[in-house]
Amino acid sequence: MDNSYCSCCFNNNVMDMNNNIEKKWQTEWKNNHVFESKIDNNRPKFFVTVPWPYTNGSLHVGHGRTYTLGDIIARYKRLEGYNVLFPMGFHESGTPILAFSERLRENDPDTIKLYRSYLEEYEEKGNIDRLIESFKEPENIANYFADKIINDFTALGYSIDWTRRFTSADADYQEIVKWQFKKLKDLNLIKQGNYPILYSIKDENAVGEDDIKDGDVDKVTIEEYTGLILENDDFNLIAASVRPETIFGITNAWISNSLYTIFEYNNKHYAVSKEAFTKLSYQYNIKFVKDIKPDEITSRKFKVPLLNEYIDVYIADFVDPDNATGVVYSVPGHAIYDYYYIKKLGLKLNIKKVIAIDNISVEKLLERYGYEEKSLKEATQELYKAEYYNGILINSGNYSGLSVKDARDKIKNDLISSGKAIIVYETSRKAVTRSGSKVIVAVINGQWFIDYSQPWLKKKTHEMIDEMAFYPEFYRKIMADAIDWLRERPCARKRGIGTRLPFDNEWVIESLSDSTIYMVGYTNLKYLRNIYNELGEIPDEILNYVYLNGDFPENYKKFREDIQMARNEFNYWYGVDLRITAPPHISNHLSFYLMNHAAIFEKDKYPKGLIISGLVISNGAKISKSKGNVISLLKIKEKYSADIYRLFVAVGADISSLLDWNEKDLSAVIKRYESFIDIMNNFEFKNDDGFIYKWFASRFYSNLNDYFNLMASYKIRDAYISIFYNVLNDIKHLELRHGDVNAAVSMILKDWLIALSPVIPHTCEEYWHRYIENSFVSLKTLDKNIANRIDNYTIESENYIENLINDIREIKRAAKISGSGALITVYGDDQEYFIKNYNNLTGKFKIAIPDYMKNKQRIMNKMIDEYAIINENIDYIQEMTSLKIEVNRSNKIDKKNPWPGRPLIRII
RNA sequence: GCGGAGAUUGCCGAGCCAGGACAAAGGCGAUGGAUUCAGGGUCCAUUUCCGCAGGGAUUCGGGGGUUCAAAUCCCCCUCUCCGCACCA
Repeated sequence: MDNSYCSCCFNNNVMDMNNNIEKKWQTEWKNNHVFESKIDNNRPKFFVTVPWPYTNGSLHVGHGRTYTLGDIIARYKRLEGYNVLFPMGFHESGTPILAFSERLRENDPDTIKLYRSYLEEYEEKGNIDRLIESFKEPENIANYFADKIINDFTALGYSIDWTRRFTSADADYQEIVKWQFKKLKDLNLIKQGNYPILYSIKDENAVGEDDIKDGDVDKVTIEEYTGLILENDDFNLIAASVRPETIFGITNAWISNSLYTIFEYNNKHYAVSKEAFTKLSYQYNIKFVKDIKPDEITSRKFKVPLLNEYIDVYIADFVDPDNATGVVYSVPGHAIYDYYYIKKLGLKLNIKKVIAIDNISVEKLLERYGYEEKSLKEATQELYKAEYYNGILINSGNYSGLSVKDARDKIKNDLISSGKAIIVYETSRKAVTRSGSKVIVAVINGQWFIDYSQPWLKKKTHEMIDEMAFYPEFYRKIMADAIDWLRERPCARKRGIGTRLPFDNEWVIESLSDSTIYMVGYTNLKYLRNIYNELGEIPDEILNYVYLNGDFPENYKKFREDIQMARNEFNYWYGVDLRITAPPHISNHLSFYLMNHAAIFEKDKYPKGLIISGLVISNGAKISKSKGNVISLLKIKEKYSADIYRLFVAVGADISSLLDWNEKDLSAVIKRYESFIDIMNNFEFKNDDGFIYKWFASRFYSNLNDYFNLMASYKIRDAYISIFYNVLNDIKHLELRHGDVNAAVSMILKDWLIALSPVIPHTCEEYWHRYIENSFVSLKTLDKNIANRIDNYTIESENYIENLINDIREIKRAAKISGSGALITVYGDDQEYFIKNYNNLTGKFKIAIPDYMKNKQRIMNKMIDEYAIINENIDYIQEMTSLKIEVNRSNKIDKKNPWPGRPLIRII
């Protein structure tokens, strides 16, 4: 708590300076068009994308991580000499913006509060009401926040080429989406069918997880029941079950003591509970006939299909009329409830066994759990599970001998195809929307799907995945599994912002499906736009030519220049070399992204790499409004500056792991950054040489080498620990050695600023201009050929000195003595001879073998001139140990010897 | 249930894929010291235990195995986290 004090001090000084500096360079970059990418055939290209943000509100720390990683990588790739394209656009498709706008129109207090909180960060108090009023028009929300996000991204120093910006609501972009869907249809990947969804009768709308009360903590899913038709000449009864394989064990049926409804379906009459009728009317085209009392059912007998026997119906209070059809059939041989109630009601029924399984049965379970109502549920679960995994059907006609698993699907399908059963959908639990209206399952007729189940498409996508790069690697398998798991996916809905299906105007393409290949637009939409503006469409012939190397569209040759540019830009930049996203996208966006590319494009346009970064939490908790730990990007850059945020994102956690945004870790990063600023502000060019400068330069290039190697696999954190933290530590060490910091930094400043610039670009740009030259460090490249600048002999020598000092200290501590001096004996000719001729030693040398073996682990294999090195650094050793140091060379081999890297030390 | 990730020394968190110099990086915290210093700054040292000579003992969720050698490889167990669809 108290150290908030110190970050305040920091805020006042460095922070203000930083904000000015940052704005200055952002303006310079923009005015000089530094990050606007152009085709350059002399350089390899690198196309990096992050998902376009959804514009229904402002972004927070969590969102910022992915974008910041994208920018760091874009900048690093420039530094490596690539021609980089790092674009951005905005997502406006789908229902949320529409829904928020609607709620504002209804003056919903929560929504008003939410938007007020967004706006308070950006606007003067006086403007807020006016803006909220304007948000009643959905596009005003989208436009407002798109602008704010551009500002935020600019303020964080992102090197985005904004000239290529577009949104998913732009009419010209939507021409590409339409073209894409026509392609998918040509490939037979578009289908139509019935589809169950969660639905609110009162709202007359589909409901998502977010709309359901406690939907995030207790998920609601759609359950599929088999509605078995029990026949009677007056009317049929529909009994719902999740275990159709037990049909041969039916002895009776149960209903509740409540109202039932008779309806007409395909000219026949059926009865279900009154509640069930309402729900079924959203699943089937049925007509109300009349309500009846339960005794109209219990007074009749009904015939069970397949079994071909007539059964009685009884009233039981465990039957819930508001679950499925409100009618259940009874299999006392294999259902705990049924058995219990038959005994309880004293019914004389012939209990049949139709599943063979060892060591478990209804009777045994009831004995174990006790004949009590409260334990029935638990016993049921145990029984169902055991029978499902281990049961074999018996006494079940043609189905005898099948496993329960197999029989379930087979009997269900046979019943449905012969008209003896229908599918009945029900929610997995009773659920209501946030506004309190009941959630049921409705079946949408004529729903459009993309069929991702096609084997040829899965195969192609798997081949793509095999070729791609994944960071971290383990996501390759997760991605492949997600592809296998994908089936038909609804791709359109009746409302929301987006593109209309080109072959069915009633439907709007669903928001994730319209954004699977949108990155193509970054390469060339600005040229296609010219065509759209004139024609009001972008004809397929043009897009086929541009994206699929089709024939030149002679009909449109007056647009030859734009068409040619669009095609060149696409062929030069596409495919996406690296896409950076987060884990929640794997089973949806990323799967569609890969599969749509596999379906439509040639291999050389496939995605080439994927980074999946970890989540961001804030102060140890998931970021959410309710926890009050949402920190907007705007606030971050105001409070900490862009470079500090970027540095924290880079070094705060490994790319794949959880990043916790918290004051403590942050202040550690700030401390290091401040010491860098300190060095830089006090810098002036100086010349000096000597051992420690040689060491420092070697260490720097060794760190730089590590940086290159680590960045090659996007280990950004480790790379910056090398080039930032390690170098700062070396500078501290150099000070301890009484080296001149400025002289040392003079040797490496240019390369250091370039290497740091991807993470702290503003800071680097500032010092680059101040000390180096008037050009943009953001566009400089670094030479990787630095092996000759690393002098390992010097590095090892310094290590040797440090080890020596540590040994002397340890001896002093362990021996609890404090002499005034130390005599150091380093290895001599005899020891050197010993090591070189270890395999055929003779005479006097044999005496040293035990000593050599004992110390072997710490003997350096490379020999350095220890005598000279100690003498060269003797002042430092004396200072660090507070001992007067004397050195000599060993002149004989003995029982106890100094060895390379392991001198003898005697405190005197 | 299915699939995935993980459990490391006070805390956070590297290392594990390619076994050996690992008592195990780094940060935070703690302790001692330095700094013409009055204790929120900076620097140095220590931070599993034992040790009057640079050493030894015991550790990396639990158990077993492979190996000259295991935090690292194999098997079993326990526990934690994440995803499972129409929602951007």
